[in-house]
Amino acid sequence: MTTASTPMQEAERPLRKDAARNRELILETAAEVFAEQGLEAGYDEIARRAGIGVGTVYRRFPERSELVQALFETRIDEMVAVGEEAAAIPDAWDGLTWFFEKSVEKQVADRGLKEVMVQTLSESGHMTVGRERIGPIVESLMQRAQADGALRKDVEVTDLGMQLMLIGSLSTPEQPDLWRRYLALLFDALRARPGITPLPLEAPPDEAMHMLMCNLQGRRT
Amino acid sequence: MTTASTPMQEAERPLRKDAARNRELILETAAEVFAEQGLEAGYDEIARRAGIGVGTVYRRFPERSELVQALFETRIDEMVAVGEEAAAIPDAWDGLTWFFEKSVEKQVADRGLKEVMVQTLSESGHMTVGRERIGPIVESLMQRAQADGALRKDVEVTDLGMQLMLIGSLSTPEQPDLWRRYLALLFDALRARPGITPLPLEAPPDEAMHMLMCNLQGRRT
DNA sequence: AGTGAAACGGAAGAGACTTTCCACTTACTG
DNA sequence: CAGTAAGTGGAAAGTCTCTTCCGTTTCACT
Repeated sequence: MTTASTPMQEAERPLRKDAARNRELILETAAEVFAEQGLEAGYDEIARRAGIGVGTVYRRFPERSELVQALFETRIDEMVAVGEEAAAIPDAWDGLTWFFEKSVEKQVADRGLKEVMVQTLSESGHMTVGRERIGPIVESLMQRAQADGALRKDVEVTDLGMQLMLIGSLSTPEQPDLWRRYLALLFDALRARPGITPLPLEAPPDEAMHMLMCNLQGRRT
Repeated sequence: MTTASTPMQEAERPLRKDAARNRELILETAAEVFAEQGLEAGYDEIARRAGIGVGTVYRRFPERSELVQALFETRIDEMVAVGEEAAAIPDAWDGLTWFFEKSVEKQVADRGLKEVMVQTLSESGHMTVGRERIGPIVESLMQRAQADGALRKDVEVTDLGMQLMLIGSLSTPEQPDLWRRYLALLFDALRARPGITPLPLEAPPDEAMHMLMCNLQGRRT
């Protein structure tokens, strides 16, 4: 099985119609199954529900991480759109906080999305796309708010990246909006104000993000 | 295999010498293996390294969660001791923040501890011991700081419990102390000050804790 | 010291996920 | 349209973790 479905290979040689159709079907079905059962759901269930052979699923996405990555990429466009809307909000602090709220809302509403993002961001080789497309947007939102004197100057993109991922975990079926409480707490912390003590240490480099996500999941790296 | 090793059964009928010795050996070895490989490390490796039969490991701890719980209980005493030291610090805010720092220090220094705690706190039936023994200590530390006017009045024990678990994830091998940055950010948020906007929503009840931990791990509940 | 029960080791068996395989089907190209 | 290559389904095989089992050993009690 060497026909891993990667964007590069697709650029080189397009899939046959039936193969492309099956790939799409796998992704749609996986999104559904993962949302119900989590990312550890078996390929058997995806195959059965999609009405194709399990060998086909494995052939198209030999590693689970590849399937997750492909799903991740379908989600990036959504996040980028949220970022662009946030940038259009006149007040910089409101734009930044709105971006945070909308991002977490999407995570919480779509359990599949949440896990896909966490899993993808822990694979060091896979987070490049996310970082290149979403990183600049967050950077821009932050700089705008810092220039306005609303956001403390000692926080950076990577500082906020982690918080964004963590906050989405802070809700339960009984209190689906609980994360808003902790987001408000985070906003209190991020708000610039006179006499604030600068944060210790440097913000982590971009490349540290995947290590942090591994820690979050308690995985070995 | 019905001889699960639980504290209740041990109170009823003590283990034979050899069995008790093996149980201790399993726990010591598991702590070591888990710290190296994570909680998903195989029983085979624990058995091999301990020099006993894999059937014995499974017999003593039929479910992995039981092994994790037993390890958790060896750790509670340490956390309680930290809490008691914190309570002895004259300044209430210093005592509370010191407790946080020491707790996270222990988590970060012992990878096994971190995962054991996260795993245990996600099993709803297993967190009773932790909550009963550590909850009152944190409660006391918080009330002292709130009475002093140092800690904002709208946060509760469960609010801080989650944060405590999350912060330990925020470090990498390259930046082992990175969590201190985010702890400082959290302290800024927790610090009482005039004109602060109260946090929205109610703090989660005790029982929500395990749901939150499941979310953190991206697991189905 | 004798006895019965607890506990043992580790191989065989069971279960579940992943990989391989091959006759057959579909699509593409000249 | 024919030939060839891509792609298929799903069973068989492989792999790994967990469970069962039984002859043997160890322990505790009388």
